[in-house]
Amino acid sequence: MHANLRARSPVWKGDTVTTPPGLRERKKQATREALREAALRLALERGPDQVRVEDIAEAAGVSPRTYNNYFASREQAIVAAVTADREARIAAAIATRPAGVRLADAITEAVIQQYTDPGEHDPEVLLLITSRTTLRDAFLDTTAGIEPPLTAVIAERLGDAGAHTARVLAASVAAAVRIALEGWLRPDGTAGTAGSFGAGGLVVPSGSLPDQLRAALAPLAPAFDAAERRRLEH
Amino acid sequence: MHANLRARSPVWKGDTVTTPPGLRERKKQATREALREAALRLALERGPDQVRVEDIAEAAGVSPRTYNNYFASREQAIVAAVTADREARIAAAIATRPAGVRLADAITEAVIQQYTDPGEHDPEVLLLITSRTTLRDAFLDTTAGIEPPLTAVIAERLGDAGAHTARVLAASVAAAVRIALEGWLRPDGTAGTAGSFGAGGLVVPSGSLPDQLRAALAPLAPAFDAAERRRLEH
DNA sequence: CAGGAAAAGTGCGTGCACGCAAATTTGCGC
DNA sequence: GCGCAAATTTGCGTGCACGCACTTTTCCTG
Repeated sequence: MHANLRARSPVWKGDTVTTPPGLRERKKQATREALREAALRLALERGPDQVRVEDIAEAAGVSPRTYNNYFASREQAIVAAVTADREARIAAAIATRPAGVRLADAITEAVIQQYTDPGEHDPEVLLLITSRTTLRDAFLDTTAGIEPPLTAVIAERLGDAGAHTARVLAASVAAAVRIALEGWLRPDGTAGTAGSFGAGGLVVPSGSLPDQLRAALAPLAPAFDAAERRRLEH
Repeated sequence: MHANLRARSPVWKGDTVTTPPGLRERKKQATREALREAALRLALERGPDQVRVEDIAEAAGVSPRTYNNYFASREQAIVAAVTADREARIAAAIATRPAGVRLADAITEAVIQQYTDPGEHDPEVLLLITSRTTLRDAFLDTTAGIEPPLTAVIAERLGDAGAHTARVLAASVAAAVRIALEGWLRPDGTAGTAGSFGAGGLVVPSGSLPDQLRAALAPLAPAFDAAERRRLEH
C-alpha cells in the first residue's frame, strides 16, 4: 500500500482549475482497485467458491470490515473488476457521436461498443461469471449503473422539458440491455420463471452479443424518435 | 397449522377439469400467508427493526429455516403482505380491457388500477415501508414481479413475431413503474446519485400516484404503438 | 390400505452484511 | 511543523442467508 502516490499541485485542464484528487481520494481508488483485482485473481485461481471475503481483504491489505465499506457483497468486487468504469465510458461514447444522428442509433451503437469491447480480460472471465448464478446475477445488476449517465446524456438532447422522459428511457435502455445480456450468457435450459407463458417454445437461438443488443433496443427506438420529435416541436 | 383445509374432489371450471390444489399446495399457501401476515403485524406492532426472522417464524408456527424457504430476506415477507397477488391481478386487469383500445392505454390504466387500489391496508402500512430504506427498496423490487404477466399479455397482442419485443416492453413498463413509485414515496431530499446531472434543480413536485404513473408510462406509448402497427402490417 | 417416491420442514454449521464506537489517518489553516 | 476537524479504517457483536443432510408429511399406485 505504498505505491507511487505523490504529486499534488493545481493543474489547468481545459479552461477550469482542476484540483487533482488529494491523497485521500487517490488512496481510496487505489484500495477499491486493489480489492477488485484481488477478488478477480483469487476467483480465477481457486474458483469462485473457494474465495472468502476475508481472503480478498487480506490480499488487498485491508481489514475484512473495510471490504464491506467498498462492496456490499462478495460478488460485487469480482464483477466490478470487469465492469470497472463502464459508466463513464458509455457517457463519453454517446457524447462523442455526432448530434445529427437519431438519438436511438447513437445510444444503440454506444452501448454495443461498450459491451463488445473486451475489457482486456473476457476469455476466461466470462466462463467464471457464467459458472455461478450469484455471479451472473451480480453482473446483470451492474446494468443499472448505466442509468445515471444515460439519463444525463438523453436529458441533454431533450432539453429541460424532457428530464422526466429521459429518466424513463434510460431505465428502459438499461432493462433492455439486461435482457440482451441474459439471453446472451444463458447457460442452457430456459430455467427462468416461464409463468403463464413458457410452454410455447424456445424463442431466441442466442445470436452474437451485438445482435442481441440491437434486437433488444430496437423496440424502444420509436419512443426515442417521438421524444426527439416532441423536442423539435417545442 | 390445523385450519379448515379439507375438501378435495374433481371440479369443473369453465370447460376443463381443474384438479383443485391438494393438501400440499394448500398448506404451502397457508404457510406463506401466515408468514406474510405475521411479518406485517409484528412490524407494525413493534417497529420494523424490532422484528427478527426468528420472531416471524415463531408467530407463523414454523422453524426459522423454513422462513427462508419462502422468503429470501427479512424484508420480503413484510412487503409481500402488501403486494400479495398483484401480479395475477394485473394480468387479469389487462385481459379484461377491450381489445380495441391502444395497448399502451390498456396497460397504463390496468397498472394504475392495481397500484391505486388500497390493498385493504395502506394508511399506516405506507408509513412503515417508507420508514426504512431497506423496506422501501424491497418494495420497489417487487415491481420486477409484474414483468412475466405483462410479457404474456403483450405477447398475446403482438403475436409470435413480437415475443422478443414483448419482453423488452414489459421490462420497460416495470422500470417506469418503479420510477413512478420512487418519486411518489420519496421521503424528501433527492438523496440519490445525482451523478453529473443533479445540480440543475428539482424536477418533480411529487404529484398523485396516478399522475406519476401516467407521466412515467407516457414516454413508452410510441413504442407500443409502433409494435402494434407492425403487428397489423404483418 | 400398504408401501415407496417425492416434497416440504427442520437443525446445524459457515460465511457474510452491517451498525456502532473507538482508533487512525488526512486535509488545511496558522 | 502544529493541531484540530473531518474522513477513513478497524474490531466487535448481532442477525441473517443458505447449503447440506436428515426427518416428517403428502401423494400416488397397485
